[in-house]
Amino acid sequence: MCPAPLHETVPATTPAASLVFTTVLSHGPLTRAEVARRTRLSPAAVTKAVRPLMEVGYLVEDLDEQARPAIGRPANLVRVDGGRALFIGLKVTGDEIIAVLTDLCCRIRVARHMALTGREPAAVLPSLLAMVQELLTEAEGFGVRVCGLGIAVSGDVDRVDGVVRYSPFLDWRDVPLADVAATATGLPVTVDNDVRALTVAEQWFGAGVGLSDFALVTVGAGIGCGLVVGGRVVSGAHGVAGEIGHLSIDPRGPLCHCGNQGCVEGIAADPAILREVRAATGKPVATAAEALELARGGDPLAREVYARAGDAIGRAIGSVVNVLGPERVIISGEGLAAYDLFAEDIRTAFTRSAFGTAAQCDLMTRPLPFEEWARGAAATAIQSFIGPHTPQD
Amino acid sequence: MCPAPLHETVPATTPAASLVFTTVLSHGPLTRAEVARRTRLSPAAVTKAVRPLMEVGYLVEDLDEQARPAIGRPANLVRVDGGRALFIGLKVTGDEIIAVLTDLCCRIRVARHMALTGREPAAVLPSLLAMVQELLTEAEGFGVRVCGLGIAVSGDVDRVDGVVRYSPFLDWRDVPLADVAATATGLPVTVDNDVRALTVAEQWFGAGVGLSDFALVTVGAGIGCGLVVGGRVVSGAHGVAGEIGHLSIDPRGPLCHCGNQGCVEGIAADPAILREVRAATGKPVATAAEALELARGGDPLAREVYARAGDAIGRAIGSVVNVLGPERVIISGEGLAAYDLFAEDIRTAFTRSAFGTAAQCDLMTRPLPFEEWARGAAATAIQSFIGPHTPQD
DNA sequence: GTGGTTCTTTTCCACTGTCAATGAAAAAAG
DNA sequence: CTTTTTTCATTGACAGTGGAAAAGAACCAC
Repeated sequence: MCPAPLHETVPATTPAASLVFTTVLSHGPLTRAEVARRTRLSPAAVTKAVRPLMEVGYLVEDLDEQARPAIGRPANLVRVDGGRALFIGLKVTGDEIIAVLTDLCCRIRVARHMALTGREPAAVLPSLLAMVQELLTEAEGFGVRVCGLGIAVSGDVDRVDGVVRYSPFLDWRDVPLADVAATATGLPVTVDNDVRALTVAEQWFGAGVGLSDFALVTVGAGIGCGLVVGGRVVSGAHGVAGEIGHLSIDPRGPLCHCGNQGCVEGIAADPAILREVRAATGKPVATAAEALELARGGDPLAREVYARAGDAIGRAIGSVVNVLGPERVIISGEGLAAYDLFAEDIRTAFTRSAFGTAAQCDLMTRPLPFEEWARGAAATAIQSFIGPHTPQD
Repeated sequence: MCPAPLHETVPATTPAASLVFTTVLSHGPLTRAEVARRTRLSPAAVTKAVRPLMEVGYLVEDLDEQARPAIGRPANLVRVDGGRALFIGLKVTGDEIIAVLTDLCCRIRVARHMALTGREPAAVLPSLLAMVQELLTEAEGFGVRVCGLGIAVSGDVDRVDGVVRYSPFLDWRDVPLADVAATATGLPVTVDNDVRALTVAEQWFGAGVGLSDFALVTVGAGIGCGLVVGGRVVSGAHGVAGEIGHLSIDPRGPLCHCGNQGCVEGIAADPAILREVRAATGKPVATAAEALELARGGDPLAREVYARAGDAIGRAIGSVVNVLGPERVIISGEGLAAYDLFAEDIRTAFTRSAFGTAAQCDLMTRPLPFEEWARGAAATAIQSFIGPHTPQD
């Protein structure tokens, strides 16, 4: 087993190489001919792109297994050798830091959690860097170099400069996270909004593979949405997009802290559900889990609250679908724990509000544990490692 | 003066040439150096791209005027010579066909209207082709070749195949409009959704110039929306996007023909306003103009209807802005005739519903006569004439 | 004038991806 | 059992593209 080279070369320097690598990464083992068809490159170009990638070990040929067409010469399968590069992904929440060490295929090798004592940068940054050090040490055991670090933070994040512009949840303003982490660790660092990071992971490795237009809706403490339009993750003109938590779906709905009435988040996010369950039942429900238990137990008033939440989510999804016409909407987040309570309401509201062709949109759920968010951060690091040439539409 | 060549060469065959041409077209006279900076091409590449375009006459140098930097050599301005190619744009409505003959700069040279007797393809297509013939004859007077034909139709349009999948307004299904028009006229034909076509025109020549993310909201008989995300017009996975007319903004609102309640179109489109004004005032108002007159006259009940419409539009815009975070929203359409009646309500509702950074979005109006829609169709033709390499973000 | 600055062009040149031809490996056909 | 057909993969020649560097052009300031 050869040791990792001191300076990892970036796998893909040319557009074609980047495109080929991305395609193989997302669509599993592929024959060169298949890659050529998918990328619309010539077979010759694929051969030439694959060779250097195989020489550095990022791509390998599956010698034992072959793809046999009905007739004609059998094809050799090419796949990414995940073990040849490692990445670290971090997700910062208000309570803890979740960190994962992944390989080049974005498979999680190690996962760590660390509780936070404070939310201010002075409290979080040292923990964050300690976490990275811990995983770097862990990585030594694999004998493979860590090639990138991705950090996911909720809020308004400038991913180009790697600056957290404003995170309401953490109460951070203009924290140059990428610079801090890069100088402390020496790694290439990407910083992105957490939902966008998760969206990238889904686009490349999850339920968004092969789709040019889809949305990822996260339900939990807040309600968020990541968007992929024309094969590209949407960031908006000012770095913020997918704020469906504050879509107002009822002009006479409850007042939201944002000042508007009837926001989805004010009806269907965990705190709102808790508040409403308490108000409806009069019972001293303290946590989302307790509210859930009450509703599962059959309390009709509590169930009604969940039904309203489902209706709100379904209507919000309907709005996104009417505006963008995506091929699929993936529903995820901790709120999915209560999915059985409002699945029907979501679907009903969605079907009612989706207009015309938009109703062809595929609605699916995908329970993603918190580690997946950190994996999303790693995915952004992998993305910048590979290069920008993603397959378009 | 040299006559137009028999076979117009496509101006831009290489990516760089296409990019340079598009940049000069959108951003008016520019120096080569400025083009290089904007496109991030090398100055050498710009020179090489410009030369052949000047040889065929699509680009010219403004010899009389020069751009003088504070110090250093004065720069020569390059601009598009609109007169060297003509395009035809058609917009098909339920009542009439609007046709324009434009030059390469998409300036309207001739405009024509033709009333329609029926809406079915058998009635519309002959009129449409006659219209094209008329403009082709007209074009002969300019001594310049017509290089493309763009057709804009409302509804679900597959612009790649040039097929009208389903137009509710015309009650067309799967009409292969591009093929029909191409074989009849011998011109390269583009067919697109009307709002998207208008959006292209705004992106290249209107209020969207230089913006990577903006929305165009049209208010009138229906309520539509064209979207540009990351510099590209959004089409959605199934060819339909921007259906904000059926965003449901009030679960207890009036029933819409789509089956849902509280759709924007069921509150703020012309027919809805007419219906509501009649219902509120009890007066036999027959047309949108009459309703407008009544409200302008000071009828408080009628004004209230317009205020509600403005609120609905503002909320819909707020939804789009929260989802996509555009830099600007352009409001247009015949409905703008009543703008003074609901301008304030639109802005209030928008400001209330736009969350966080999204509120930085610039809200503006732009009265665009019906010819502009036909001009949009011409813009799609120009776009396909130039080639696909548009400046991205 | 001379030097500095900016615009523009020219002359290489590295590089990319396509083309067309070739070889390889299997199934189908005779 | 050979030949043909089909598909996959590779090779080498090649045409185009766009970049780097240098030179030229045109102007200002001194």
